[in-house]
Amino acid sequence: MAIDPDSVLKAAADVLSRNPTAHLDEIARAAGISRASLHRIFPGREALLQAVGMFALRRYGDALDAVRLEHGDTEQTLRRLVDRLVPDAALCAFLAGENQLYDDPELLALWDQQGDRVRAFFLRGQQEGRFRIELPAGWLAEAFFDLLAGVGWAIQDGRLAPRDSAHALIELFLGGAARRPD
Amino acid sequence: MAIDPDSVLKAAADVLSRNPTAHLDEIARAAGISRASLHRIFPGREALLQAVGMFALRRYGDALDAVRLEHGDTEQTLRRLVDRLVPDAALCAFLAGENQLYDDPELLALWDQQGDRVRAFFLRGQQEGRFRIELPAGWLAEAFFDLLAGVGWAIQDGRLAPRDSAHALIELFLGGAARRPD
Amino acid sequence: MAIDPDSVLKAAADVLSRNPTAHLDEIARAAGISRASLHRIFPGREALLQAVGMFALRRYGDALDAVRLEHGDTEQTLRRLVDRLVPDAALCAFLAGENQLYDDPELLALWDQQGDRVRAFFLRGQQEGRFRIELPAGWLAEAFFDLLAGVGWAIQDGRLAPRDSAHALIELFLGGAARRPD
Amino acid sequence: MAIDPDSVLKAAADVLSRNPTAHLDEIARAAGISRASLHRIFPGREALLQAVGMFALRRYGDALDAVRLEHGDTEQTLRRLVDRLVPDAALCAFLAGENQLYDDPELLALWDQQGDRVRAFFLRGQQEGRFRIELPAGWLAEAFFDLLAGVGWAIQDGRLAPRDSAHALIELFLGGAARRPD
DNA sequence: TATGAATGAGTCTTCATTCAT
DNA sequence: AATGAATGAAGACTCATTCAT
Repeated sequence: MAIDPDSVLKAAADVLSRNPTAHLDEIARAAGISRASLHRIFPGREALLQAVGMFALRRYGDALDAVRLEHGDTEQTLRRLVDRLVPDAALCAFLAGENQLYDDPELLALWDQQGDRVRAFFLRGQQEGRFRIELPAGWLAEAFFDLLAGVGWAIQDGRLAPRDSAHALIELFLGGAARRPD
Repeated sequence: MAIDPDSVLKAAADVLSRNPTAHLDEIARAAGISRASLHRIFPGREALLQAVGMFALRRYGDALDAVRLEHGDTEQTLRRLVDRLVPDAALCAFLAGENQLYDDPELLALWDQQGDRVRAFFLRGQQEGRFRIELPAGWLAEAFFDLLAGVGWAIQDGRLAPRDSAHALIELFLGGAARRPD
Repeated sequence: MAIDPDSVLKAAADVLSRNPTAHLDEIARAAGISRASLHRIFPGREALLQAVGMFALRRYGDALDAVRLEHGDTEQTLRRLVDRLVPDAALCAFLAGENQLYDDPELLALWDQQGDRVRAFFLRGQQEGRFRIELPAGWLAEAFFDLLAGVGWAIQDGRLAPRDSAHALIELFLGGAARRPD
Repeated sequence: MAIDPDSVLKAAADVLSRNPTAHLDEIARAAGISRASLHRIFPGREALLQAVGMFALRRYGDALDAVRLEHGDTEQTLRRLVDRLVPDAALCAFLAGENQLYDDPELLALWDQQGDRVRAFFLRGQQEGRFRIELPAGWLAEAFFDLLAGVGWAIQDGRLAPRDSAHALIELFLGGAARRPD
């Protein structure tokens, strides 16, 4: 029975987001295959990291597509996006933590592309009067991703219940921590 | 001339926050000393990581002390805290990225202690009616730290200007991204 | 369609004489079969090497038989032997290059046996006054084989035309490089 | 005390000429250093092979220089050359056996250069009436080297006494195996 | 029978670490 | 005290080998 590369990537992202220095041994075990097979599918550690990065970015992009980021009410879209992304928060944590991943030009290009989409989204929301214009759209995109990654780590470490995560995230991100004066 | 351990720690934190898997070689070079000297000061990689962690947590704790976290107006305190922490955001990025740092009991204890202080701070703010009570204080503390770490990474990568960071952070964290209906 | 073991052996000898460290992969490809099939025919690398060695030595022995080494005029016999062996020079190159082949007792025995026949041949030639007696017969046999192997390599590398090789070899070996004073 | 790279190269050539598939472990042990040190001096197996090749070719070239190949009586020069080269015959054996060494352009260039010198030498000898003109100078050079390599192997395997080697080689090469009719 | 797919075994390589100066 | 040089230890990698079809 053939090994499913995507399931290997998912396992790898899971392990690596927890511990970026994880041995290939551990990753292979998590994927339920041998180290040798891991090497056959992804020739070398670097290739594996790159593949996991591409996988994560693809999933991220898929989520942006799925919620039709470029259309519709921005706030509702953002809520749907969070619901969709939180289950993959570990992938975002991986993308956030593995900073030197972006030495790879292909990966960097895709990363920038998705980043641009999200920035454009927030910009549109600002123009439509849904998001505060005092905050740069780039920073909104950045912060949104930071919180997503943080949720990913918190879930993995058991500090946050997956169930509550999406709500907590969107509430804080949209409404802020300060209580509004009545 | 004797080597200053703190400058080594700072250099190490800088390198390691960018790349948690950085070799001792690179760290030693960043600190301007030889690998052998690095080894004499911190006997082993683990010891170095632990020392950097302690250093970062101490600085974090110092900031909490300096703004008198346990007293005074919580919102004003939070603003001062951000101003004080943003210059050290790289240290927070290090603390956030080096997840397996907390295998060390001593470090974990200190980490928990500072975390508790911040959670208690948010709880107090909630009780005083300054922070929203719908969001768990633990999540507020978590998210606050996530944003801080994200700012650290963004500054290091040149995606965010150090000058604007503190303002952007506090504005988003307190007020959220959504525009309040007039 | 059944695989012909001898064609595999020939391909293997060809590849291995060029590169004694060639992988089974390369050999299988040269033989036009899969690695797995190669393995079924020859159970293991060592077995393959042994088989190629036996094959080469058998061909060598066949040549000695064919020219009736033990009988007739030694010089004429040697000329016929060279004509007969040069087409198989690659096999000699293999036998010369794969030094550790002779760890196998069976192979070593056959190798010694053929070597003895050639040495005896030169000895006979010396006794009959055809070969110089100042040179040990063992050395003559050795040098003869060295030149044969050298020709094999030179042909494979395109440094020597197969057509001229036999003549050049026998002329040098019998007459030497020095011009005889008239 | 610093490791002498040349002594490592000599040990490596010795081991590798005997067994081209020798492990780095064995080579390091023969050189009296650790595998790690071997890797520090020559970064990787390929680099080591290349270095050994360059070393051997340099020694070969040094011998050509030392006997002033381009000047003086060719036969006497050849005799001196043999005396000089036989102690390094193992290096020649290495150069002859490691055929795929010449994938490296630098090595190939040096190899061709030394080959050209020897070919030119034989050509000169032919023009001066010392070597037979029926045999291509290129073949003389080739055969000369083959015998040298063969001597190297024979000595290593104990089939030939180092003491007698030079004499046997030069006598056969110059005079041939056939007894000259009185 | 023949092979693509998977893996065990063992080498290559690179660290972190130690030694000698 | 500080470092270049050397090495032990352990992970990365690549074979030869086996398995399932």
